[in-house]
Amino acid sequence: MDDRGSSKSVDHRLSLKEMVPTASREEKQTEIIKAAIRVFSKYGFDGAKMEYIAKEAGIGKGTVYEYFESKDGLFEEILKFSVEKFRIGLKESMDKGETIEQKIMNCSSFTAQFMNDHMEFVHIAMQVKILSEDIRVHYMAVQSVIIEYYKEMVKGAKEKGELRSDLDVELATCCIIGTLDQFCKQRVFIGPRPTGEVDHPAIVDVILRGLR
Amino acid sequence: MDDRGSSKSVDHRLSLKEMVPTASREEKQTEIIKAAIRVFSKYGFDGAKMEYIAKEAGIGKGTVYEYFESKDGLFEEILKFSVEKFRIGLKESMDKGETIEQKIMNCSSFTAQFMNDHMEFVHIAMQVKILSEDIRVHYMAVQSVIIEYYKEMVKGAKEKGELRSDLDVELATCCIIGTLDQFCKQRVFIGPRPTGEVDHPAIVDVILRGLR
DNA sequence: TCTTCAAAACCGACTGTTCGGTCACTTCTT
DNA sequence: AAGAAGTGACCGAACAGTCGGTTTTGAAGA
Repeated sequence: MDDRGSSKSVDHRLSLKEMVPTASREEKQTEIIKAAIRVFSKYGFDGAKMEYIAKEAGIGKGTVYEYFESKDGLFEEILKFSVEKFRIGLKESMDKGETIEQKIMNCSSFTAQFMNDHMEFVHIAMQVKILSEDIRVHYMAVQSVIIEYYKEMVKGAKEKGELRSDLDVELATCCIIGTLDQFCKQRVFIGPRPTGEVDHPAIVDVILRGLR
Repeated sequence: MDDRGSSKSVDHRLSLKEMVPTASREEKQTEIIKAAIRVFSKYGFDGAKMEYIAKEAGIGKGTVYEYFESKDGLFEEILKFSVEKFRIGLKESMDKGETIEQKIMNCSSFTAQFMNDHMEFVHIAMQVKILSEDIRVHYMAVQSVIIEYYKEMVKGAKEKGELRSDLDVELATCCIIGTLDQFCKQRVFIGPRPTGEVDHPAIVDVILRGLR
């Protein structure tokens, strides 16, 4: 594999093979996580062999176990990693906007982008039965938090008079999340497309004005 | 595979058990399917051992193989079974209503009931990666058909003037399906409840009037 | 700068276990 | 009695996780 014939006199730290600047432990862990996300997404939880994950990360199988307890542990780590990334990104999207239109539009963009990148994994993650009680609780808690964000957003908009006062907050939340998710699903279903094409204002319009 | 070369005195063609799907045979098959749905729902595809399925159906493991080719085959059969049940039920729900309100409301009721009964299995079925190309194509085709039903419904309502004429049919469909699904998800998330509690008219109202 | 060397990182062949699927045998049905 | 239906012990492929051996690293000493 590596035919480093001229091993003499070369400063090893800068030489060929070491293209990556001596990955720190944390960097490597992240590297494995990213590789594992790709493999889990492609093969599903049970179909993803540790061997594949190792190969995808460009390391040996044993090495994966230097960084993660077990396959379950790795998966749980990834789940936390992804869910947290989504939560933070979504929160930012909401906070960035001024009006409710802007807020929902930002959510729409962010969700579309995230789903585009992680759809398969999201699907797999939804199979919560396979996970330990612990991680399931954590996962559901974050889900709750996200729903709560939306509820807060809707409540705020109601108070500002941007939304009608008789609106059921829970249902409104379902409508927003559901519409955004479903839109992403139908797009992924056809096959991922560049996010630029999406007409987010139109989506927001349907949500706000309704169908009638 | 077939050792018909022996040409013994017995006429095999009349003694093959697969030839006649007797009533009891079909009943038993359905029985196994129902048991398998419960087991798949509880353990996920890979977690569901054939042994469990057999036990759940009250038969021996070998007997399952009298009725189904393989685990994959059984799963595919179930998927077809369930998806078809959903498609037909949804179509009926739509056709039963007169106005668009009624139609959407029927869809809402039906979807809620179905999800309540089959949620876990639906989740598992969404992990389409694990399936053969064949069955995945079939599954996606039916999904498309369902989306098409909704589109037709929306188009019809637009023509009748029940929905605004500038409405994007695709987006409207996303909004309806997404909202209904999300609502079910959030309910399942909390834990299944009797379907009676659901305020379907309120859901329809949010979809039609929008949030503003 | 070069050498040394112990610890850390890495590796993949191996092990033990877990099921999907089979088949020789038993039980039921006609 | 004959054959159909049913059974579960058994087989082997697949794979998570281990472990003994190898390579890399970097600090200390020359």
